[in-house]
Amino acid sequence: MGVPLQEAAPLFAALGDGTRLQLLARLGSGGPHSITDLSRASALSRQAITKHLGVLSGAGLVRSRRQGRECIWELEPGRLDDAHRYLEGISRQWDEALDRLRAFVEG
Amino acid sequence: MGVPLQEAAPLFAALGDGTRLQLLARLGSGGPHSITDLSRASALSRQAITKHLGVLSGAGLVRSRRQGRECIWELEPGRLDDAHRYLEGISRQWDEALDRLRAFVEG
DNA sequence: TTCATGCGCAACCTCCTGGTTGCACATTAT
DNA sequence: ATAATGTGCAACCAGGAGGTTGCGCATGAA
Repeated sequence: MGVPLQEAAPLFAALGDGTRLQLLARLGSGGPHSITDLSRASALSRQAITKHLGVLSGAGLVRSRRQGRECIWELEPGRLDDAHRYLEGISRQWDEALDRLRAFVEG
Repeated sequence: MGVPLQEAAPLFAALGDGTRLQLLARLGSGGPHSITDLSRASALSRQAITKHLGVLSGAGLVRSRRQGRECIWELEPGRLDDAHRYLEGISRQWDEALDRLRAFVEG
């Protein structure tokens, strides 16, 4: 099946922060950005943004490349599909459980 | 559109814990369970399970009803769809960004 | 060369999270 | 009536998360 628990938990944990979701949304809609660029739009310090990007990177949601003295970050879109699939897994289990219950009740 | 940031962050945060994902999986595949029932399968104390269920409930992922002296918990499946939709939102943004980039590069 | 910019590392602080234990209360079983 | 079971509430604790500041180092601009 799709994504095991040990992998899914830190993935969702990385998604479970407003600042990080904003970063993902920004990288998703606006394309790649440098750290300073991202922090200028965020009221937080550059270091805070760096830490958040580190968390997202650790979860495989984002990737960086060095370009001159800048560090450019962009989405790693495949990981979102993993989270996607995991949710589908639970939803499907739930639907099956409802079906079994219905079958049992209706005899 | 779908799910705003302020709502999605705590939702994913609730999903970002292995114990809670196990609880969801258990409730999804095995149907409703009482707290003691859930904690017997989990090596953690009953109170820990109670707290986790509280977090899941706060995120709208799960619901409880009192039945005699027991407290029965079950999935609230609609919320999973919310998380689902949010991920789709970011993925779609990303795909659109890629399309724009492709269009730009190919002139 | 000299200055400014972008970044990384490390220390530090505060608050929240995950976990425990102990006790009290309601409900069922004997 | 008494005992056992299932919960809830509160206090408490250790560790991690999110944030800041300060400093040093590379890289690009004047």
